[in-house]
Amino acid sequence: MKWERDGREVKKVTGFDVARRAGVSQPTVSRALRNLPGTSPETRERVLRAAAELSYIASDSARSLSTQSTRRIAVVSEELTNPYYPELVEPLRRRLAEHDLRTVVITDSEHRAVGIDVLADGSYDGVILTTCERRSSLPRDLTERGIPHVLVNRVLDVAESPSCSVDNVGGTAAIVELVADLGHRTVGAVLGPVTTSTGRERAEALRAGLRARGIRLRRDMVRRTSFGHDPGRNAAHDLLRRSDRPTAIVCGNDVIALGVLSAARERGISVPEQLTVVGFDDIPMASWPIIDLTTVRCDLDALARTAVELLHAEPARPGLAPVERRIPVSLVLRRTHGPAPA
Amino acid sequence: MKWERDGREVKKVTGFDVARRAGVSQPTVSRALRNLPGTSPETRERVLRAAAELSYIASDSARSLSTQSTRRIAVVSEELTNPYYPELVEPLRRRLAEHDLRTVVITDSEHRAVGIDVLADGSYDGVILTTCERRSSLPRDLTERGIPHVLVNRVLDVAESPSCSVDNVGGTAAIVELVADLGHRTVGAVLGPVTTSTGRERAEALRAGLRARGIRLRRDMVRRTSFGHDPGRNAAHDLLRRSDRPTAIVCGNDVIALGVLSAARERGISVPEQLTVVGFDDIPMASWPIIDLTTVRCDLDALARTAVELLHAEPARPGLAPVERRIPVSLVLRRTHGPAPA
DNA sequence: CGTTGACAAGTATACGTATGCAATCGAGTG
DNA sequence: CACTCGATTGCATACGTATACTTGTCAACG
Repeated sequence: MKWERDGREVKKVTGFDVARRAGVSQPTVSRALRNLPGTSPETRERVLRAAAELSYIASDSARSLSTQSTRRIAVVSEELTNPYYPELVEPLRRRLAEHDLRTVVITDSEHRAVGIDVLADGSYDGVILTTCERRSSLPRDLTERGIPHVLVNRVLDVAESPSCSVDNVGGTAAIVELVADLGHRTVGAVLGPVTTSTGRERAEALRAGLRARGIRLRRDMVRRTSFGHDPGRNAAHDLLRRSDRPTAIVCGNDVIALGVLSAARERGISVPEQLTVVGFDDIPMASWPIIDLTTVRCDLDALARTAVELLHAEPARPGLAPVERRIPVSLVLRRTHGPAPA
Repeated sequence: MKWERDGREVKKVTGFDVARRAGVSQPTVSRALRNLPGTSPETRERVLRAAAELSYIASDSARSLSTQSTRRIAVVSEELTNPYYPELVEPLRRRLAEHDLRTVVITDSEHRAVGIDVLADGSYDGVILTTCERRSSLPRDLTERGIPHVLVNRVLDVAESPSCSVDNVGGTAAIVELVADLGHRTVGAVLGPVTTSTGRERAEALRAGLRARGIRLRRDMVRRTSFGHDPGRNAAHDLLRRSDRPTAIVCGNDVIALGVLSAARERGISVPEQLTVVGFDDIPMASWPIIDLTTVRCDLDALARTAVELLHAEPARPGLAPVERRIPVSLVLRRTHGPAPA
């Protein structure tokens, strides 16, 4: 897949070409272009001009090979079509850029399995995992290879790597309080996958919270699905079909909640009069007037800042528990919640 | 940012380490691991075992430097938070994977300007541009450097590089027909930025189409905004505030349309009874029952397939017009359109 | 038994940049 | 004037993989 131009193949301009043109040596070019000391102003000037004339761009492979560092961080997100993740990528990119690190997004929604071989071939100085499952071996592999990494928004069953995630327990507690205070007694839930810490933590906090308020969360009122609109919608139909249908449905995240709203709409169940729906994440969409979803917000910029901070911190030591930060959340009251119907 | 383990820095395993362990030379390791001819089955076996025992992963920088190729394609998308783009990335990734090419997403929503230096430092064998503006110099720069690339979903003012995009003219024509047939005579529009080909093509096709049907598109009934919910919403408020407000609003894309729907909701204007709204792109959200947006669909997989095809095709020759493919579209009738109110 | 050839595996080197070290030059100093 | 020191620049080499070329081995064949 080499392209040609004017019939001849375009040859890459190297530091030697620049050196020849400027009448200096290649190392001098290297030093001049990076403003290292030990180059006279005139020489630097000549080099800069030659480099500009030749449109020289230093080979990243060669530099990486030589310096053993790439100044590049991989952000792994296997669910890029879930609006939450692009929203998370941007602040991460901004924060990384502040440290002069380039961001590269790696995704694979198909097999949901970006391999260690892709991440540990020396292409990246660090890895940020945003969609890691509870028992993923990726963090351990990265640790063994000495590659700096952080889990964002997810944690492992056996904490092994630094992580920062949202306060799922606190957020869910706020939801429970809201739902209980509104008088709901028949509560349903469409929660995220058991394989994810987000799905699991929110589920457990919900069960525990409701129990503490004397509300039973019946097993058959709970559905677990993947984090998507259609799965949420299907699950909600299951719950809303029944005669003793719930008056409130707590959702694993906002996208699921949107699916629940869709199901309610299809069944002619009005929200919030007949059904309360609460999400989690506060994706931008949730605040749109056509949606106006009551949900839990987390400051993604704080999450990103912490993640980048941890990436630079000391790595996990065998034996020592790794750093595990939690970002606080807050309930956002909009218009999908209301008092339980009589 | 080098991590340590057990107090000692982790040293990278190289092909020489594997060679020593297997009792062969480094080139033999290289050949064995890639199944090249010229290695006996027993030797290959020994090498594979040694490599596995050491968890060897070949350095990508070194390989790239040596082979002058990376098997990696950069997908540049400067508006990843616009749901259309993640949706486009996935089929691209899948198609590229079929050619044994790895996909890397480059984004920069902040300055909307991924530079040539990032793309032409030898890190990528090719570039797919999805958010290129009409006068961007990136395509020309890439051409001059002999880097294979394709514009997807966008074209340049002066076609310079291969591109494939959706049939904006045909799609808009279908919208015009629908709106006209429904009897709308006071038509408004919230269109995309003039700096994008999508924004411009759809705008021109709309003007021309309406004129052909004898419908005037008044200048003060048209707003141009960036492709986002809030801009769309603000613009729609402008249009809907007036006493002679439009009975139909044609939108630059779906996200803008959602903003228009939000504005209508806020003003208590019911859709589709009092207002018809039509989008463009058919993002997944558009088909959700809570939205149910009438819009124009494009087969993203076809778009992606064509893009990857063009990436492998002959590059643009100076003087010759580059390939410019169009993917057909189809109108999707949902529930945001209706007859013009009396 | 010598020759030839196929195959396996090692040797040498290219790829392009960064950097430790040596060399050169000029100025300042005793 | 010899000497020192600092500044500037070149030289040599490392980084890790791929590959052209060479060497060595063994079997087939005349």
